[in-house]
Amino acid sequence: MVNGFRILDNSLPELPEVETIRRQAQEKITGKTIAGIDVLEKKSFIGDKNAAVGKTVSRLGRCAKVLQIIFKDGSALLMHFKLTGQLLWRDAGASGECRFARVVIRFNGGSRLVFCDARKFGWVKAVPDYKKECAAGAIEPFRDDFTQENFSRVLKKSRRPIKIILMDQAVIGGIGNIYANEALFLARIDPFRPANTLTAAETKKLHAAILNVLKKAIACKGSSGKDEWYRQLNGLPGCYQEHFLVYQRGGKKCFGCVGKVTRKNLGGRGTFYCPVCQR
DNA sequence: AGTATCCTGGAA
DNA sequence: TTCCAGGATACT
Repeated sequence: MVNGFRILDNSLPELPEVETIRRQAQEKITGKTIAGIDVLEKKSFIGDKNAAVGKTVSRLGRCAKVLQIIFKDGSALLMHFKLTGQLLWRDAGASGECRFARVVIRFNGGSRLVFCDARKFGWVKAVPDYKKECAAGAIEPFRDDFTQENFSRVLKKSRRPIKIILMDQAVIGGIGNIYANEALFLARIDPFRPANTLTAAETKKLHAAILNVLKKAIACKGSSGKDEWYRQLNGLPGCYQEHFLVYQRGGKKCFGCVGKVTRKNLGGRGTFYCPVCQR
């Protein structure tokens, strides 16, 4: 235990973290040309790295938790950070990569992006068309399709626990364990409730809570818990962990009532909620 | 719908 | 030295 946190509760790059990296990387590499890609860990790179060499970066995109480095011809390098992935910037001449460097993307002039990943679950992937790589069918916060109507519709279709639905990337893109827990607390909804039992008022409240918590986390440049791996492009942590209401607060007092935050397992994931005020 | 799998740092 | 956590995927 460190300051009451179980060290093993990793927080992971979700929509706000990937969005932060996207914005920061876009500032650095728009207009730059790829000089070469060094694959230090074979498992971490999918596709033909040479396809990206010589290409010029048009912009950076994001689909759910996948970062897209998009070239002028529509081809792209995609990245998924999974549990322990990081993307770090190195100016020309800066020495040292990072402890778990797996892929180094070098740009003309000598600067580079270093993809680091202790657990090797994440990946960098070269694709011919970035548009084809974004999962079709899932709605996503901050996109036009994330309406209350669509949100309500997908919840009504399933009896699975609401938290499982929030984290199911085939249904809703970008939400992981941190923000599912936090949004459900803000909406005062029990994570174990079957999704199709939410009332219209609860659905509306949860829809707003999701957008609210994601917006605040982006403003904080993401969440970096005591134990965890997410870092901004410059290596610094985000600050949203300072605002966690239930996540990693098992055993502590609920901020909303006299109850205590409980930790239970749901779908193999640590689930934090207050059984007193989340119904 | 539930469970094994990948992988490894660090808590126990 | 052992064992756990976790996103996404592949199975059963």
